Amino acid sequence: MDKYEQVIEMAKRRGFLWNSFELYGGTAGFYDYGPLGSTLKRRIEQIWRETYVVQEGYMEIEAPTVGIEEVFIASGHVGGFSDPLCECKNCGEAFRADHLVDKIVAVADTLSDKELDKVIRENNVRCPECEGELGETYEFNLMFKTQIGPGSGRQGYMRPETAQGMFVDFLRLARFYRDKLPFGATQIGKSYRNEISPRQGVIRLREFTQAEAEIFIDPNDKKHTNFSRFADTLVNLYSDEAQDRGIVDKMSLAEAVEKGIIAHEFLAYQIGLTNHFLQRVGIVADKLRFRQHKKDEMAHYAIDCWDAEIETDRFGWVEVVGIADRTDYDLKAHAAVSKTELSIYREYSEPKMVTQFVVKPNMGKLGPLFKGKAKDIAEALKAMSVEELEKDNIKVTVDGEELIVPKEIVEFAEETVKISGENIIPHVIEPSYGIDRIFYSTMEHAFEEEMVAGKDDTEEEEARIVMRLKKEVAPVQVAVLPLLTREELITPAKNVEIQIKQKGLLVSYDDSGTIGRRYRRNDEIGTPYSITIDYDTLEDNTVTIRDRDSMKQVRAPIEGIADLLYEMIYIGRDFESAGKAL
RNA sequence: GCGCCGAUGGUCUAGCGGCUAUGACUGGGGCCUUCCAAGCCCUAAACCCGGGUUCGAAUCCCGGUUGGCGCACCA
Repeated sequence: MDKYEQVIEMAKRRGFLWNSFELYGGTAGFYDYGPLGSTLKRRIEQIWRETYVVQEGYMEIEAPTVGIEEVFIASGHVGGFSDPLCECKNCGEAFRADHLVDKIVAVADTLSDKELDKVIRENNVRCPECEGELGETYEFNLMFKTQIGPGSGRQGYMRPETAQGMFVDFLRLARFYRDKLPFGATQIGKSYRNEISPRQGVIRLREFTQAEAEIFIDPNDKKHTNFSRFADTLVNLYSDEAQDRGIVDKMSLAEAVEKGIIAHEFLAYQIGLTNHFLQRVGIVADKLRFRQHKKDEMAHYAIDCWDAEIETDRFGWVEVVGIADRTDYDLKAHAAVSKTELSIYREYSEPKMVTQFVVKPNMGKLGPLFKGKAKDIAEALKAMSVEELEKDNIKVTVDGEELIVPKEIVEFAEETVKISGENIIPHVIEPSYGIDRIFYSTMEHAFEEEMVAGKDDTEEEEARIVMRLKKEVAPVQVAVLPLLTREELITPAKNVEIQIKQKGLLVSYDDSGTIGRRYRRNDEIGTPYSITIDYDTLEDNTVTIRDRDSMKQVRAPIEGIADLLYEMIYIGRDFESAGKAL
C-alpha cells in the first residue's frame, strides 16, 4: 500500500474525502469533501485570504461560475480550449483526429478541422477499430456548456478558470482602487473542465477549486516595494536552464533576479509569497520547488512563468500553483472583443511639454460643403503631412472617392501642448492556485505512521497513525475527553467543552472507549491538543493538555484554558509554557 | 478515448458453479477501567449495475459504471 492509498483510505474512513454520487455508482472527476475535509479545506482557503486579501490588499470578488460566450471568445477558451475529435460512422467510436493523421502529416496538431478532414479523405484513413468510414472532424471543447434561460436562450459556459471574472471587472476594479497601480483582485471558487479522462483522485477533477489573484502592474515598473521581505529567502529553483542540467538550485530570490533567472522583482516577490503560503499550510520545504516553464511550453504572450510543484509519493512532482507574467494580453483581448478601452490613466510625476503637429479643420465650413462625408474628411486631414496640407488644393481620398478641400478651411500648426499623463494597459501578474491539489498534498505530507511503545512498557511496539497537520489548519482543534465514562467526570468535561466553544475553537467531545483509543482517533485526524478531565480535576480544577506530536502532557488550570489553547493554535505559544509538565 | 488488471459490511479481506457469504479492524449499547488502539457480553453492517448461460451465479460470459496502471490528453 503506497502513501496515496493510505491517505485516501483514511480520508474516506474519517470523513475527509468521498467519491461523489457513490450511492448511484459514482462519476469520475468529482469528489465530496466530508465534514473534516471541508473544514480543512476552508482553513487552507482562510490562510490564503489572510495572505492575499488581508496582507497584500488584493480584495476578493465573487463573479458567477456561469459565463456568457463573449467572455470565453475573448479569453480564447471557445476557440482554443478544445481537442479535434472524429467519430466513426459505423461503430460510433470517437478518435482524436490529429492523432489519426500524425503518421501522415508531421504538423497534425496545427491543422484546422477542415484540413484534418482533407488529409483523412485524401489518404483514405479509416476507423482503427472497424475500418468504417470516418465522419467530419469537430472540436470537443473542454468547457461544460449550458443554456442561459429557456428555449433558444443564449449559450453559456461553466467557467474553466476564475481569472476572467477579474479581467471583465477591470474598469470597476480600477475605479475602486482609485486608478492607482499596482492593484489586484482575488477570487476563490469553483471552476469546471470537462476532462476527457480524469484520474489521480483529487489531483485532476472536473469541478475544482481555484484561488487566483490578478495583479495589475505598471508595465514600465516591475519592481516590488516590499521585495526586501523575501530578498534573502532561499527557494528551490528549477529554471529552464537548470532543467537541462537536471539539478535544482537553492538560491535567494534577490540572486535569482540579479542573475536574470526570474524575469523581475514583482514575479520573484510572488514566488516568495507562494513559498511562504505553502509552507504555512504544511507543505514540507524539501518537497517544494519552483519550476520555470521552458520557452516552448510557455504561452506566447507570457514573459515568464513559474509553477510551484510539490513532490508526492505516487504522482511525483505535481503542479499546484502557476505564477505568470501574462503581460497585457488578457486586457487587450477583452478590449478588442468588447470594443472598450481597458487602460488606466497614469499621471506623470511632472507634466511633459510636447511639441506636436496639429491639424484643425474648420468644421463650420467643412460641414455645409461636404455634408455627411465631413467627419471622414476631417479624420483624413488630421493624418496628413505638412507638405500635403500646404498645397492650394488638398486632395483627400474618402471611401475610394477623391475630393478636393480648399486650403483656407484647414488650419495647421506646430503646437506645444502640456501632457500630464498617458493611458497605459497594465501588465498582469497571475498567481493561480489549485486548492484541491494543495489540500491533498497537505494531508500526504502530514500523514505519518510511526512505531510507539505499547501499554505497560512491554517490549511490544505498535503502529500509530498521526497526521501532523499544522495547528492552524487542523479541522478539529481540541478534543475534550473525560478519563472515564463516569458522571462526575462527564459534567466538568462538558463545561470545559462549552468554554472552548465560546472561544470559537472547533472542539470534539468524546467519551466512547478507553482513553488510549480516543487519543489515537484524534491523532489520526490531526487534532493538535487533547484535554483530559481526571480525578485531580475535581480536587484542584486543573486538566491535562496532551500534545499530538510528542504525546507529552502538561497540567493547567481550567480557568483560562480556552485562551491558552487559542494562543497555542494561532499565536504559536509553546506547548511547554502551557502548564506543569507531567 | 484505447489497452491491461480489479470491484464482497464503514475499512481491509476469504471465496474459484451448491451460500444460510469468512474473518479482522472499526462503529453502537453495556460491564469493567485513574492516561495512550487492554478484556468480556450484546449489536449493526456487504456480493457495483444490467443482461445472458445454468436446475442453481459472489463465482462463468457480454455490456455498462467505477478504481488502478500504461498510452494518449491536460497544467
